[in-house]
Amino acid sequence: MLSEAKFKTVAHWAQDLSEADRDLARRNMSEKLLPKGAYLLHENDHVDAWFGVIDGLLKICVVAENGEAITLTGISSSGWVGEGSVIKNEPRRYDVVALRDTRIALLNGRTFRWLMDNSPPFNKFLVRQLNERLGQFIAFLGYGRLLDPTERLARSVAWLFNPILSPNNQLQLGISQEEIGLISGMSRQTASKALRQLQAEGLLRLQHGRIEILDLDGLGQYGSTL
DNA sequence: GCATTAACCACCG
DNA sequence: CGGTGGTTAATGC
Repeated sequence: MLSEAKFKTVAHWAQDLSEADRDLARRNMSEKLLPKGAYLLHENDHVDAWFGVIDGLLKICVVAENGEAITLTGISSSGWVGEGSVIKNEPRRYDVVALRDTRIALLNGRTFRWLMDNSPPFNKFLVRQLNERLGQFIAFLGYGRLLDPTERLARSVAWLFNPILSPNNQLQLGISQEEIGLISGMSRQTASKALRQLQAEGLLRLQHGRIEILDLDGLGQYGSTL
């Protein structure tokens, strides 16, 4: 069972559930501490659970045919990941790695599916979450490799702070510029240059190993072609 | 020309 | 000290 405080921090979706369902969810949640660099999941793992980030940062990545590791996106505090495999009872199709020490909440698959079968508010949340992620990947297809690196990075960073995928209101995150580069699909040097330009334009502020967002909408629309 | 990798080094915590 | 980030040189698209 997860403590009330951590549950409240991580499971924003539970606010809309009935008291009994919220209780059921909390009783069936456990906690796990991942040291920096540790894998929460490997591709093809069969783990029947859904994962929320209490604090810290995860990255989702896949290994391409040529062996290259491709980072797709990051999951920050209050973000949830892995519902697809729980719904379909399928093995995982990506790796999940902690970018720094990260505290995870786990909801077991049985409880997840029970909520799906019995709680309309939970379903409403799921549709919203899946729709938002679909929007993320459709947008990603649109960017392709066509946009300017600064524009691509601005959008990747904006997704990291998306208020639907990460409903906590935090606009600061401890993440290195190298990792921002990986998430944005570019080298550390190019990411650093893009970040400094966005900082100069007042959209964000850089600190050592940390980024603070000043204008989330501005980042999401940066370049304005989409 | 612009991005990438690799290397070097200075700075921060 | 280790991690982070600024810079540069060589190479590729």
